[in-house]
Amino acid sequence: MKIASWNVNSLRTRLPHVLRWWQQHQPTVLCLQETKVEDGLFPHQPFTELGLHVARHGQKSYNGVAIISRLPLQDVALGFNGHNLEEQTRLIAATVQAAGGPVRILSAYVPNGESLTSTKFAFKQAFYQHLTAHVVAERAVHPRLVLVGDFNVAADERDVANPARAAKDVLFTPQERQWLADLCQQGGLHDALRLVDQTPNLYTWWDYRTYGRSQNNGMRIDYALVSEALRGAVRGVVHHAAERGMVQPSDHVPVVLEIATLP
Amino acid sequence: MKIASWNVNSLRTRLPHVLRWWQQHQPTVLCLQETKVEDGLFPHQPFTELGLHVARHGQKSYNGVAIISRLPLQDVALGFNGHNLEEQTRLIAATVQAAGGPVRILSAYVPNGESLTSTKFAFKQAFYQHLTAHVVAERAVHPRLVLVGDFNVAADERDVANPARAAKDVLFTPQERQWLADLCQQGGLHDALRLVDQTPNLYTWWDYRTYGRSQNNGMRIDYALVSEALRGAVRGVVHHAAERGMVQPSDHVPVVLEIATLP
DNA sequence: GTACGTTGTG
DNA sequence: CACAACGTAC
Repeated sequence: MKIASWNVNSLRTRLPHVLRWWQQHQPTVLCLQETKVEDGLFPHQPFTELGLHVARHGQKSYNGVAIISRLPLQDVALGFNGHNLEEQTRLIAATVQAAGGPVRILSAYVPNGESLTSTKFAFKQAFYQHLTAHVVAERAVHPRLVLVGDFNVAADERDVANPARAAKDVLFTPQERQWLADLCQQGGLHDALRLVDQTPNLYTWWDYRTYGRSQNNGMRIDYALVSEALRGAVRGVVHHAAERGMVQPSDHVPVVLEIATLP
Repeated sequence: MKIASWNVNSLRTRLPHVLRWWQQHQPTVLCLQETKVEDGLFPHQPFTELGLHVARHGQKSYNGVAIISRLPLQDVALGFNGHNLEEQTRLIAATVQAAGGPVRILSAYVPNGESLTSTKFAFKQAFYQHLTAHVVAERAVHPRLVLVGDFNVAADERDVANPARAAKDVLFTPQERQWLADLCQQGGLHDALRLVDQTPNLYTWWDYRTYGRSQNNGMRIDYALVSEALRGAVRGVVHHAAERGMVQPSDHVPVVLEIATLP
Protein backbone atom coordinates (compact mmCIF):
# COMPACT_ATOMS: atom_id res chain seq x y z
CA MET A 1 0.00 0.00 0.00
CA LYS A 2 1.41 3.36 -1.01
CA ILE A 3 0.40 6.50 0.86
CA ALA A 4 1.81 9.67 -0.67
CA SER A 5 1.96 13.28 0.50
CA TRP A 6 2.47 16.27 -1.77
CA ASN A 7 2.30 19.98 -1.13
CA VAL A 8 1.25 21.00 -4.63
CA ASN A 9 1.18 24.80 -4.15
CA SER A 10 -2.13 25.25 -6.00
CA LEU A 11 -3.92 22.13 -7.16
CA ARG A 12 -5.51 23.89 -10.13
CA THR A 13 -2.13 25.03 -11.45
CA ARG A 14 -0.50 21.67 -10.73
CA LEU A 15 -3.36 19.45 -11.93
CA PRO A 16 -1.53 18.19 -15.06
CA HIS A 17 1.47 17.18 -12.95
CA VAL A 18 -0.70 15.52 -10.30
CA LEU A 19 -2.65 13.49 -12.85
CA ARG A 20 0.45 12.42 -14.75
CA TRP A 21 2.17 11.52 -11.47
CA TRP A 22 -0.86 9.50 -10.34
CA GLN A 23 -0.90 7.51 -13.59
CA GLN A 24 2.85 6.88 -13.40
CA HIS A 25 2.98 5.81 -9.75
CA GLN A 26 -0.51 4.50 -8.96
CA PRO A 27 -0.47 5.17 -5.22
CA THR A 28 -3.22 3.87 -2.99
CA VAL A 29 -3.75 7.26 -1.38
CA LEU A 30 -2.45 10.74 -2.17
CA CYS A 31 -2.63 13.45 0.47
CA LEU A 32 -2.38 17.02 -0.81
CA GLN A 33 -1.51 20.29 0.87
CA GLU A 34 -1.74 23.90 -0.27
CA THR A 35 -4.49 23.11 -2.72
CA LYS A 36 -5.43 26.82 -2.62
CA VAL A 37 -8.94 26.16 -3.82
CA GLU A 38 -12.39 26.46 -2.28
CA ASP A 39 -14.41 23.25 -2.07
CA GLY A 40 -16.86 24.51 -4.67
CA LEU A 41 -14.07 24.98 -7.19
CA PHE A 42 -12.17 21.78 -6.36
CA PRO A 43 -11.46 19.80 -9.56
CA HIS A 44 -13.21 16.58 -8.58
CA GLN A 45 -13.93 15.31 -12.05
CA PRO A 46 -10.40 14.46 -13.20
CA PHE A 47 -10.15 12.16 -10.18
CA THR A 48 -13.66 10.72 -10.02
CA GLU A 49 -13.54 9.79 -13.70
CA LEU A 50 -10.51 7.64 -12.84
CA GLY A 51 -12.73 5.92 -10.28
CA LEU A 52 -10.98 7.63 -7.36
CA HIS A 53 -12.47 8.91 -4.12
CA VAL A 54 -11.95 12.50 -3.04
CA ALA A 55 -12.15 14.36 0.26
CA ARG A 56 -11.18 18.01 0.39
CA HIS A 57 -11.11 20.88 2.81
CA GLY A 58 -10.10 24.15 1.21
CA GLN A 59 -10.48 27.89 1.14
CA LYS A 60 -9.80 30.74 -1.23
CA SER A 61 -6.17 31.66 -1.95
CA TYR A 62 -4.35 29.94 0.89
CA ASN A 63 -3.96 26.56 2.60
CA GLY A 64 -6.32 23.75 1.68
CA VAL A 65 -5.84 19.99 2.10
CA ALA A 66 -7.25 16.96 0.37
CA ILE A 67 -7.11 13.18 0.16
CA ILE A 68 -7.40 11.30 -3.14
CA SER A 69 -7.80 7.55 -2.85
CA ARG A 70 -8.24 4.36 -4.81
CA LEU A 71 -10.05 2.94 -1.75
CA PRO A 72 -13.27 4.48 -0.40
CA LEU A 73 -12.76 7.21 2.20
CA GLN A 74 -14.72 6.68 5.41
CA ASP A 75 -15.36 8.96 8.40
CA VAL A 76 -13.97 12.02 6.64
CA ALA A 77 -13.12 14.69 9.23
CA LEU A 78 -12.45 18.32 8.33
CA GLY A 79 -10.18 20.33 10.61
CA PHE A 80 -10.01 19.63 14.35
CA ASN A 81 -13.32 17.89 15.07
CA GLY A 82 -15.06 20.07 12.54
CA HIS A 83 -13.58 23.45 13.35
CA ASN A 84 -10.42 25.09 12.09
CA LEU A 85 -7.73 27.07 13.83
CA GLU A 86 -7.82 30.72 12.76
CA GLU A 87 -10.33 29.76 10.05
CA GLN A 88 -7.50 28.09 8.11
CA THR A 89 -8.12 24.80 6.32
CA ARG A 90 -5.03 22.82 7.27
CA LEU A 91 -6.19 19.37 8.35
CA ILE A 92 -8.29 16.57 6.89
CA ALA A 93 -8.62 12.91 7.83
CA ALA A 94 -10.27 9.78 6.53
CA THR A 95 -10.18 6.03 7.07
CA VAL A 96 -9.46 3.41 4.42
CA GLN A 97 -10.01 -0.33 4.75
CA ALA A 98 -6.65 -1.91 4.00
CA ALA A 99 -5.88 -5.59 3.81
CA GLY A 100 -4.80 -5.82 7.47
CA GLY A 101 -7.65 -3.66 8.76
CA PRO A 102 -8.59 0.04 8.84
CA VAL A 103 -5.91 2.72 8.50
CA ARG A 104 -6.62 6.26 9.65
CA ILE A 105 -4.96 8.80 7.37
CA LEU A 106 -4.39 12.47 8.25
CA SER A 107 -3.19 15.12 5.80
CA ALA A 108 -1.79 18.23 7.51
CA TYR A 109 -0.41 21.56 6.37
CA VAL A 110 1.40 23.12 9.33
CA PRO A 111 1.79 26.94 9.29
CA ASN A 112 5.11 28.28 8.04
CA GLY A 113 5.66 30.68 10.94
CA GLU A 114 7.16 33.49 8.86
CA SER A 115 9.77 34.64 11.43
CA LEU A 116 10.60 34.15 15.08
CA THR A 117 8.95 37.42 16.09
CA SER A 118 5.80 37.02 13.97
CA THR A 119 2.41 36.27 15.49
CA LYS A 120 2.37 33.51 12.88
CA PHE A 121 5.20 31.84 14.78
CA ALA A 122 3.01 31.66 17.89
CA PHE A 123 0.22 30.29 15.71
CA LYS A 124 2.57 27.61 14.44
CA GLN A 125 3.25 26.54 18.02
CA ALA A 126 -0.47 26.54 18.83
CA PHE A 127 -1.12 24.46 15.72
CA TYR A 128 1.49 21.89 16.79
CA GLN A 129 -0.10 21.73 20.26
CA HIS A 130 -3.57 21.18 18.85
CA LEU A 131 -2.28 18.66 16.32
CA THR A 132 -0.48 16.70 19.03
CA ALA A 133 -3.59 16.53 21.22
CA HIS A 134 -5.66 15.63 18.18
CA VAL A 135 -3.34 12.77 17.25
CA VAL A 136 -3.41 11.44 20.81
CA ALA A 137 -7.20 11.34 20.64
CA GLU A 138 -7.33 9.88 17.13
CA ARG A 139 -4.78 7.21 17.90
CA ALA A 140 -6.86 6.02 20.85
CA VAL A 141 -9.62 5.21 18.36
CA HIS A 142 -7.44 4.26 15.38
CA PRO A 143 -4.26 2.43 16.42
CA ARG A 144 -3.18 2.11 12.79
CA LEU A 145 -2.66 5.77 11.98
CA VAL A 146 -0.60 7.63 9.36
CA LEU A 147 -0.07 11.40 9.60
CA VAL A 148 1.48 12.92 6.49
CA GLY A 149 1.95 16.43 5.22
CA ASP A 150 4.02 19.55 5.19
CA PHE A 151 5.24 20.13 8.75
CA ASN A 152 7.36 23.19 7.92
CA VAL A 153 10.13 21.97 10.24
CA ALA A 154 13.32 20.09 9.41
CA ALA A 155 13.79 17.35 11.98
CA ASP A 156 17.58 17.25 12.36
CA GLU A 157 20.97 18.19 10.88
CA ARG A 158 20.62 15.64 8.10
CA ASP A 159 17.54 17.41 6.84
CA VAL A 160 19.07 20.79 5.96
CA ALA A 161 22.02 21.82 3.79
CA ASN A 162 23.72 24.10 6.34
CA PRO A 163 22.56 23.31 9.89
CA ALA A 164 24.41 26.19 11.56
CA ARG A 165 22.93 28.78 9.24
CA ALA A 166 19.48 27.20 9.12
CA ALA A 167 19.17 27.13 12.92
CA LYS A 168 18.89 30.91 12.97
CA ASP A 169 15.90 30.93 10.69
CA VAL A 170 12.36 29.69 10.79
CA LEU A 171 11.93 25.99 9.81
CA PHE A 172 14.96 24.80 11.78
CA THR A 173 14.98 26.61 15.13
CA PRO A 174 15.38 24.54 18.29
CA GLN A 175 11.84 25.50 19.33
CA GLU A 176 10.26 24.22 16.13
CA ARG A 177 12.30 21.02 16.19
CA GLN A 178 11.02 20.47 19.69
CA TRP A 179 7.39 20.96 18.60
CA LEU A 180 7.86 18.30 15.95
CA ALA A 181 9.64 16.00 18.40
CA ASP A 182 6.79 16.47 20.90
CA LEU A 183 4.24 15.61 18.24
CA CYS A 184 6.04 12.36 17.53
CA GLN A 185 6.74 11.44 21.16
CA GLN A 186 3.37 12.36 22.67
CA GLY A 187 1.49 11.25 19.58
CA GLY A 188 3.30 7.93 19.53
CA LEU A 189 4.43 8.50 15.94
CA HIS A 190 7.58 7.51 14.09
CA ASP A 191 9.25 9.34 11.22
CA ALA A 192 8.85 6.54 8.68
CA LEU A 193 11.87 7.50 6.56
CA ARG A 194 14.24 7.30 9.53
CA LEU A 195 12.96 3.88 10.53
CA VAL A 196 14.55 2.51 7.39
CA ASP A 197 16.97 5.07 5.90
CA GLN A 198 19.60 7.28 7.58
CA THR A 199 20.87 8.96 4.41
CA PRO A 200 21.43 12.70 4.95
CA ASN A 201 20.23 15.45 2.59
CA LEU A 202 17.09 13.73 1.42
CA TYR A 203 15.01 16.83 0.82
CA THR A 204 11.36 17.37 0.02
CA TRP A 205 11.31 21.15 -0.57
CA TRP A 206 13.52 23.63 -2.38
CA ASP A 207 12.69 27.31 -2.13
CA TYR A 208 11.66 28.84 -5.46
CA ARG A 209 13.84 31.87 -4.65
CA THR A 210 17.11 30.05 -3.99
CA TYR A 211 16.80 26.90 -6.11
CA GLY A 212 18.14 28.49 -9.26
CA ARG A 213 21.08 30.14 -7.54
CA SER A 214 22.42 27.43 -5.18
CA GLN A 215 22.24 23.77 -6.05
CA ASN A 216 20.39 21.30 -3.80
CA ASN A 217 19.89 23.84 -1.04
CA GLY A 218 16.73 22.14 0.12
CA MET A 219 15.12 20.89 3.31
CA ARG A 220 13.17 17.88 4.46
CA ILE A 221 9.99 19.33 5.88
CA ASP A 222 7.41 16.87 4.51
CA TYR A 223 6.99 13.62 6.38
CA ALA A 224 5.12 10.40 6.69
CA LEU A 225 4.63 9.66 10.39
CA VAL A 226 3.28 6.26 11.42
CA SER A 227 1.86 4.98 14.70
CA GLU A 228 3.55 2.22 16.69
CA ALA A 229 1.07 -0.33 15.34
CA LEU A 230 2.36 0.33 11.81
CA ARG A 231 6.04 0.65 12.72
CA GLY A 232 6.93 -2.83 11.60
CA ALA A 233 4.92 -2.52 8.39
CA VAL A 234 7.05 0.30 6.93
CA ARG A 235 8.73 -0.95 3.77
CA GLY A 236 10.21 2.33 2.63
CA VAL A 237 9.86 6.03 2.03
CA VAL A 238 10.93 7.71 -1.21
CA HIS A 239 11.02 11.33 -2.29
CA HIS A 240 10.13 11.91 -5.94
CA ALA A 241 12.74 14.62 -6.38
CA ALA A 242 12.41 14.54 -10.17
CA GLU A 243 9.10 16.41 -9.82
CA ARG A 244 11.06 19.49 -8.75
CA GLY A 245 12.74 19.53 -12.17
CA MET A 246 9.52 19.59 -14.20
CA VAL A 247 8.26 22.72 -15.91
CA GLN A 248 6.19 24.81 -13.50
CA PRO A 249 6.81 22.46 -10.58
CA SER A 250 5.60 22.76 -7.03
CA ASP A 251 8.39 23.74 -4.63
CA HIS A 252 7.68 20.45 -2.78
CA VAL A 253 7.97 16.92 -4.14
CA PRO A 254 5.87 13.83 -3.35
CA VAL A 255 6.84 11.78 -0.30
CA VAL A 256 5.73 8.17 -0.78
CA LEU A 257 5.34 5.78 2.12
CA GLU A 258 5.07 2.09 1.37
CA ILE A 259 3.59 -0.11 4.09
CA ALA A 260 2.77 -3.79 4.22
CA THR A 261 -0.83 -3.85 5.37
CA LEU A 262 -1.18 -7.59 5.69
CA PRO A 263 -0.05 -8.74 9.14
CA MET B 1 4.53 43.77 -51.47
CA LYS B 2 2.48 42.72 -48.41
CA ILE B 3 1.89 45.17 -45.59
CA ALA B 4 0.05 43.62 -42.65
CA SER B 5 -1.53 45.09 -39.54
CA TRP B 6 -2.30 43.14 -36.37
CA ASN B 7 -3.51 44.20 -32.98
CA VAL B 8 -1.88 41.39 -31.02
CA ASN B 9 -3.15 42.27 -27.52
CA SER B 10 0.25 41.70 -25.84
CA LEU B 11 3.17 40.85 -28.08
CA ARG B 12 4.90 38.80 -25.41
CA THR B 13 1.85 36.59 -24.93
CA ARG B 14 1.21 36.34 -28.66
CA LEU B 15 4.83 35.90 -29.78
CA PRO B 16 4.46 32.22 -30.77
CA HIS B 17 1.48 33.09 -32.96
CA VAL B 18 3.20 36.10 -34.50
CA LEU B 19 6.33 34.12 -35.38
CA ARG B 20 4.39 31.20 -36.81
CA TRP B 21 2.19 33.59 -38.78
CA TRP B 22 5.24 35.41 -40.13
CA GLN B 23 6.82 32.17 -41.32
CA GLN B 24 3.58 31.05 -42.94
CA HIS B 25 2.76 34.29 -44.73
CA GLN B 26 6.12 36.03 -45.22
CA PRO B 27 4.81 39.61 -45.35
CA THR B 28 7.07 42.45 -46.33
CA VAL B 29 6.05 44.53 -43.34
CA LEU B 30 4.00 43.74 -40.22
CA CYS B 31 2.57 46.59 -38.16
CA LEU B 32 1.59 45.72 -34.61
CA GLN B 33 -0.72 47.37 -32.10
CA GLU B 34 -1.30 46.80 -28.42
CA THR B 35 2.13 45.31 -27.91
CA LYS B 36 1.80 46.14 -24.20
CA VAL B 37 5.52 46.11 -23.67
CA GLU B 38 8.11 48.73 -22.80
CA ASP B 39 10.88 49.21 -25.35
CA GLY B 40 13.47 47.75 -22.98
CA LEU B 41 11.50 44.50 -22.74
CA PHE B 42 10.54 44.29 -26.42
CA PRO B 43 11.41 40.84 -27.83
CA HIS B 44 13.76 41.97 -30.61
CA GLN B 45 15.76 38.80 -30.89
CA PRO B 46 13.14 36.47 -32.38
CA PHE B 47 12.79 38.96 -35.23
CA THR B 48 16.37 40.08 -35.72
CA GLU B 49 17.58 36.49 -35.85
CA LEU B 50 15.27 36.06 -38.85
CA GLY B 51 17.11 39.00 -40.40
CA LEU B 52 14.16 41.35 -39.85
CA HIS B 53 14.21 45.03 -38.92
CA VAL B 54 12.30 46.27 -35.90
CA ALA B 55 10.96 49.64 -34.79
CA ARG B 56 8.91 49.86 -31.62
CA HIS B 57 7.28 52.44 -29.43
CA GLY B 58 5.78 50.97 -26.31
CA GLN B 59 4.97 51.44 -22.67
CA LYS B 60 4.13 49.34 -19.66
CA SER B 61 0.75 47.57 -19.57
CA TYR B 62 -1.18 49.40 -22.29
CA ASN B 63 -0.95 50.51 -25.89
CA GLY B 64 2.34 50.10 -27.74
CA VAL B 65 2.95 49.92 -31.49
CA ALA B 66 5.70 48.42 -33.63
CA ILE B 67 6.80 47.75 -37.20
CA ILE B 68 8.59 44.54 -38.21
CA SER B 69 10.05 44.52 -41.70
CA ARG B 70 12.00 42.46 -44.19
CA LEU B 71 13.22 45.76 -45.67
CA PRO B 72 15.28 48.27 -43.66
CA LEU B 73 13.24 50.84 -41.73
CA GLN B 74 14.27 54.43 -42.40
CA ASP B 75 13.30 57.70 -40.68
CA VAL B 76 11.57 55.94 -37.81
CA ALA B 77 9.24 58.39 -36.06
CA LEU B 78 7.74 57.75 -32.61
CA GLY B 79 4.41 59.37 -31.79
CA PHE B 80 3.43 62.72 -33.27
CA ASN B 81 6.75 64.31 -34.19
CA GLY B 82 8.37 62.78 -31.14
CA HIS B 83 5.71 63.41 -28.54
CA ASN B 84 2.69 61.37 -27.55
CA LEU B 85 -0.86 62.33 -26.74
CA GLU B 86 -1.61 61.75 -23.05
CA GLU B 87 1.73 59.94 -22.76
CA GLN B 88 0.24 57.02 -24.67
CA THR B 89 2.31 55.17 -27.25
CA ARG B 90 -0.12 54.81 -30.11
CA LEU B 91 1.72 55.81 -33.29
CA ILE B 92 4.91 54.82 -35.07
CA ALA B 93 6.11 55.41 -38.62
CA ALA B 94 8.95 54.36 -40.88
CA THR B 95 9.90 54.42 -44.55
CA VAL B 96 10.81 51.40 -46.66
CA GLN B 97 12.38 51.48 -50.11
CA ALA B 98 10.07 49.49 -52.32
CA ALA B 99 10.60 48.64 -55.98
CA GLY B 100 8.63 51.66 -57.20
CA GLY B 101 10.18 54.07 -54.71
CA PRO B 102 9.85 54.88 -50.99
CA VAL B 103 6.67 53.99 -49.08
CA ARG B 104 5.88 55.69 -45.77
CA ILE B 105 4.22 53.29 -43.35
CA LEU B 106 2.31 54.35 -40.24
CA SER B 107 1.05 51.96 -37.54
CA ALA B 108 -1.66 53.46 -35.33
CA TYR B 109 -3.64 52.32 -32.34
CA VAL B 110 -6.62 54.65 -31.93
CA PRO B 111 -8.18 54.94 -28.44
CA ASN B 112 -11.24 52.81 -27.79
CA GLY B 113 -13.33 55.62 -26.31
CA GLU B 114 -14.98 53.49 -23.62
CA SER B 115 -18.42 55.16 -23.75
CA LEU B 116 -20.05 58.27 -25.17
CA THR B 117 -19.86 60.12 -21.85
CA SER B 118 -16.31 59.13 -20.97
CA THR B 119 -13.40 61.58 -21.10
CA LYS B 120 -11.78 58.83 -23.17
CA PHE B 121 -14.35 59.50 -25.87
CA ALA B 122 -13.18 63.11 -26.09
CA PHE B 123 -9.61 61.84 -26.20
CA LYS B 124 -10.54 59.57 -29.09
CA GLN B 125 -11.82 62.60 -31.00
CA ALA B 126 -8.68 64.58 -30.20
CA PHE B 127 -6.56 61.65 -31.34
CA TYR B 128 -8.40 61.50 -34.66
CA GLN B 129 -7.90 65.25 -35.13
CA HIS B 130 -4.17 65.00 -34.42
CA LEU B 131 -3.83 61.93 -36.61
CA THR B 132 -5.61 63.65 -39.50
CA ALA B 133 -3.36 66.70 -39.30
CA HIS B 134 -0.35 64.45 -38.99
CA VAL B 135 -1.28 62.47 -42.08
CA VAL B 136 -1.80 65.68 -44.06
CA ALA B 137 1.73 66.77 -43.13
CA GLU B 138 3.29 63.37 -43.72
CA ARG B 139 1.60 62.93 -47.08
CA ALA B 140 3.03 66.25 -48.26
CA VAL B 141 6.49 64.71 -47.79
CA HIS B 142 5.64 61.12 -48.63
CA PRO B 143 3.06 60.83 -51.42
CA ARG B 144 3.17 57.04 -51.25
CA LEU B 145 1.78 56.52 -47.77
CA VAL B 146 0.06 53.60 -46.00
CA LEU B 147 -1.66 54.06 -42.66
CA VAL B 148 -2.67 50.81 -40.99
CA GLY B 149 -3.86 49.88 -37.55
CA ASP B 150 -6.71 49.50 -35.14
CA PHE B 151 -9.00 52.50 -35.66
CA ASN B 152 -11.66 51.39 -33.17
CA VAL B 153 -14.41 52.51 -35.52
CA ALA B 154 -16.50 50.47 -37.96
CA ALA B 155 -16.79 52.42 -41.21
CA ASP B 156 -20.29 51.51 -42.38
CA GLU B 157 -23.21 49.11 -42.07
CA ARG B 158 -21.34 46.33 -43.83
CA ASP B 159 -18.74 46.35 -41.07
CA VAL B 160 -20.95 45.40 -38.11
CA ALA B 161 -23.35 42.52 -37.48
CA ASN B 162 -26.31 44.60 -36.30
CA PRO B 163 -26.02 48.23 -37.48
CA ALA B 164 -29.08 49.51 -35.57
CA ARG B 165 -27.90 48.11 -32.28
CA ALA B 166 -24.24 48.96 -32.84
CA ALA B 167 -25.00 52.61 -33.62
CA LYS B 168 -25.95 53.20 -29.99
CA ASP B 169 -22.62 52.03 -28.70
CA VAL B 170 -19.04 53.16 -28.95
CA LEU B 171 -17.20 51.96 -32.12
CA PHE B 172 -20.14 52.68 -34.45
CA THR B 173 -21.65 56.04 -33.43
CA PRO B 174 -22.24 58.64 -36.15
CA GLN B 175 -19.62 60.88 -34.54
CA GLU B 176 -16.89 58.25 -34.64
CA ARG B 177 -17.75 57.26 -38.22
CA GLN B 178 -17.40 60.92 -39.12
CA TRP B 179 -13.96 61.15 -37.48
CA LEU B 180 -12.80 58.21 -39.56
CA ALA B 181 -14.36 59.66 -42.71
CA ASP B 182 -12.63 62.99 -42.02
CA LEU B 183 -9.32 61.23 -41.60
CA CYS B 184 -9.73 59.60 -45.00
CA GLN B 185 -11.09 62.67 -46.81
CA GLN B 186 -8.77 65.28 -45.35
CA GLY B 187 -5.84 62.90 -45.25
CA GLY B 188 -6.43 61.86 -48.85
CA LEU B 189 -6.61 58.21 -47.88
CA HIS B 190 -8.63 55.31 -49.25
CA ASP B 191 -9.91 52.28 -47.39
CA ALA B 192 -7.97 49.72 -49.41
CA LEU B 193 -10.40 46.86 -48.86
CA ARG B 194 -13.32 48.84 -50.27
CA LEU B 195 -11.33 49.79 -53.37
CA VAL B 196 -11.49 46.17 -54.41
CA ASP B 197 -14.06 44.27 -52.33
CA GLN B 198 -17.61 45.22 -51.31
CA THR B 199 -18.40 42.03 -49.39
CA PRO B 200 -20.25 42.76 -46.14
CA ASN B 201 -19.37 41.28 -42.74
CA LEU B 202 -15.65 41.01 -43.28
CA TYR B 203 -14.59 41.48 -39.71
CA THR B 204 -11.22 41.99 -38.06
CA TRP B 205 -12.21 41.88 -34.39
CA TRP B 206 -14.48 39.72 -32.24
CA ASP B 207 -14.94 40.63 -28.58
CA TYR B 208 -13.54 38.00 -26.22
CA ARG B 209 -16.70 38.30 -24.11
CA THR B 210 -19.25 37.61 -26.85
CA TYR B 211 -17.34 35.45 -29.31
CA GLY B 212 -18.38 32.15 -27.73
CA ARG B 213 -22.02 33.06 -27.31
CA SER B 214 -23.03 34.60 -30.63
CA GLN B 215 -21.39 33.44 -33.83
CA ASN B 216 -19.57 35.91 -36.08
CA ASN B 217 -20.71 38.91 -34.06
CA GLY B 218 -17.61 40.85 -35.02
CA MET B 219 -16.65 44.23 -36.43
CA ARG B 220 -14.26 45.61 -39.00
CA ILE B 221 -12.24 48.17 -37.05
CA ASP B 222 -8.74 47.45 -38.42
CA TYR B 223 -7.86 48.97 -41.76
CA ALA B 224 -5.23 49.52 -44.37
CA LEU B 225 -5.59 53.07 -45.69
CA VAL B 226 -3.60 54.11 -48.76
CA SER B 227 -2.84 57.49 -50.26
CA GLU B 228 -4.05 58.50 -53.73
CA ALA B 229 -0.61 57.74 -55.19
CA LEU B 230 -0.99 54.10 -54.18
CA ARG B 231 -4.66 53.76 -55.03
CA GLY B 232 -4.07 52.03 -58.31
CA ALA B 233 -1.47 49.70 -56.82
CA VAL B 234 -3.86 47.95 -54.42
CA ARG B 235 -4.11 44.29 -55.40
CA GLY B 236 -6.18 43.11 -52.44
CA VAL B 237 -6.84 43.09 -48.74
CA VAL B 238 -7.44 39.90 -46.79
CA HIS B 239 -8.36 39.26 -43.16
CA HIS B 240 -6.70 36.21 -41.64
CA ALA B 241 -9.79 35.22 -39.66
CA ALA B 242 -8.41 31.77 -38.88
CA GLU B 243 -6.08 33.40 -36.34
CA ARG B 244 -9.12 34.10 -34.14
CA GLY B 245 -9.68 30.37 -33.82
CA MET B 246 -6.21 29.51 -32.55
CA VAL B 247 -5.56 28.68 -28.91
CA GLN B 248 -5.03 31.87 -26.91
CA PRO B 249 -5.68 34.14 -29.86
CA SER B 250 -5.71 37.90 -30.01
CA ASP B 251 -9.21 39.33 -30.29
CA HIS B 252 -8.07 40.93 -33.60
CA VAL B 253 -6.82 39.16 -36.72
CA PRO B 254 -4.18 40.23 -39.26
CA VAL B 255 -5.27 42.55 -42.07
CA VAL B 256 -3.01 42.05 -45.07
CA LEU B 257 -2.71 44.62 -47.83
CA GLU B 258 -1.10 43.60 -51.08
CA ILE B 259 0.17 46.38 -53.33
CA ALA B 260 2.05 46.35 -56.59
CA THR B 261 5.01 48.62 -55.96
CA LEU B 262 6.46 48.58 -59.45
CA PRO B 263 4.88 51.33 -61.58
C1' DG C 1 -12.75 36.80 -21.76
C1' DT C 2 -7.98 37.97 -21.69
C1' DA C 3 -4.02 40.49 -20.12
C1' DC C 4 -1.21 43.47 -17.06
C1' DG C 5 0.45 45.47 -12.63
C1' DT C 6 0.23 45.54 -7.77
C1' DT C 7 -0.08 43.42 -3.28
C1' DG C 8 0.28 39.74 0.03
C1' DT C 9 1.95 35.15 1.10
C1' DG C 10 5.36 31.59 1.34
C1' DC D 1 10.33 32.76 -7.74
C1' DA D 2 5.65 31.55 -7.97
C1' DC D 3 0.98 31.69 -6.75
C1' DA D 4 -3.91 34.03 -5.91
C1' DA D 5 -6.64 38.16 -5.64
C1' DC D 6 -7.93 42.67 -6.99
C1' DG D 7 -8.46 46.54 -9.97
C1' DT D 8 -8.26 48.29 -14.67
C1' DA D 9 -8.73 48.26 -19.55
C1' DC D 10 -10.70 46.74 -23.83
